Amino acid sequence: MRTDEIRPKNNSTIAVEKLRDLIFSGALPAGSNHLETELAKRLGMSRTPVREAALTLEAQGLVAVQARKGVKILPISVRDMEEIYDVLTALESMAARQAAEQAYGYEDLAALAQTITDMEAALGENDRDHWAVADDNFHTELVRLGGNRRVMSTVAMMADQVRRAKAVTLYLRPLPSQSNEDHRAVLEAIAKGDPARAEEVHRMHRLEAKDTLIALLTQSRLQML
Amino acid sequence: MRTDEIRPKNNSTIAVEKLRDLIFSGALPAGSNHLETELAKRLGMSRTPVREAALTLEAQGLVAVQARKGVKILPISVRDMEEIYDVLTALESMAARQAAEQAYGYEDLAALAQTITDMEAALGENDRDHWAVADDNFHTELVRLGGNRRVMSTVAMMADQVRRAKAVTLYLRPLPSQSNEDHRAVLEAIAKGDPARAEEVHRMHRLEAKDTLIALLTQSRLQML
DNA sequence: GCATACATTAATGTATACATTGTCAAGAAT
DNA sequence: ATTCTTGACAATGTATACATTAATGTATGC
Repeated sequence: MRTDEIRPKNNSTIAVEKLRDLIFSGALPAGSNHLETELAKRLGMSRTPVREAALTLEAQGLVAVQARKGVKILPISVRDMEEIYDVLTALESMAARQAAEQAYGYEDLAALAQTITDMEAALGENDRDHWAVADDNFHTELVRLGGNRRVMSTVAMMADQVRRAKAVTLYLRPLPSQSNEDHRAVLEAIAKGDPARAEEVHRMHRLEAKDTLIALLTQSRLQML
Repeated sequence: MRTDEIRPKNNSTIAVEKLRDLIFSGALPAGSNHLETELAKRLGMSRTPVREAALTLEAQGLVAVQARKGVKILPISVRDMEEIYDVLTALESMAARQAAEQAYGYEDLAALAQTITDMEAALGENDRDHWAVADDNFHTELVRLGGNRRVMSTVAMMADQVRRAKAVTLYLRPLPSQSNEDHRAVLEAIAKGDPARAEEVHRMHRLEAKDTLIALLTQSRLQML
């Protein structure tokens, strides 16, 4: 759960951010263990805020803290990926439906439209990294339009958990050119106020994405570390 | 996220349990603030494990920790209830579908059937408390049969958040006699391996439950503290 | 009399010392 | 040689002392 509210910048929250960066950058590889003392030295603070940050990240499903074994960066298995994609499918589809129910105007949908434009631009330049960022923004903005804060935080948590895996697979698969038609279709359904279509199109989009990714992972026998 | 794994019984986890009990029993009323020092004295331990427990509970959406204002027991608004019920509807319906896809035998479904029997028994004796427990067990067992651990933990979190509100409304509404037919229908659909029907019946069941509860809350103008 | 500035205080945030406990290794006995 | 036991060590878990900071109250000046 994202606790990105008006929390002050104490060392504990700074530790959360820094540890997240270290995890996503691969500096702390999945499956590895790290003692609290080491992490504290690395972050330039005492054990207390580091320990608190570790507990927060544990609640978010990114690490596990084990006595005398340190903080373990949780690996992600294919089974985990399936679980996460199923949750994302269910929640995002509902968000798409509820977004379409709210009679948003073009003003409100500008941000969502922008992410699609960004994806198309990135596709044109064969820029996978920017495409991934824009795709992430699309999903984030979609659930924001859905208006359910708990869906937002849950989706954000799950997206975090697969972020590292996506970085690995991003360059394995063909460029997702089909994807953009789906995105536009979802946007249009929301703009036209067609909840059933918005939900269904997005659900299909998600199911395809899941199948593609799972197939890729199973074929390449990647141990998602 | 339920961290009910093999975690050792350290004071930190004990503090989580005790604080949860205090919250659910109403000893710590919703909306109230409590200083870390007071809570520590109350639980018979130092501030450190109490503070860690507060952070865990914050990640679970039960409290908010604010500098110099202590640990705030989060109140639940009608809007919150709607959000939570929508998430539960989406995730539990998917769980019902996936449970039906797994060709469970009668052995596997015995626990689920038992919760329905319990609910019927409680209804017969007009025992709302036992009915509520059995109903809780039904939903827990359903998502367990779905097989997605992330759905399990997310549903458990959301169920926790509405637990206090349910205690309030339990004696306001009429006895849910209709409910049991729905439960049996879901069980049968899973036993027969009919995913579409399992999902749809449960979704309808959830939507009705939501409408009933929201209507009740709005009418009685309950400030869900 | 009101406003502003400063001081006091009380609570969180942090560091560190200490207690507890599991792990690992070394040695002895079978 | 292998296994069991024992002990030292090292890392977490906990308590507490200390630093920081925001809020409140008081005093002073305008």
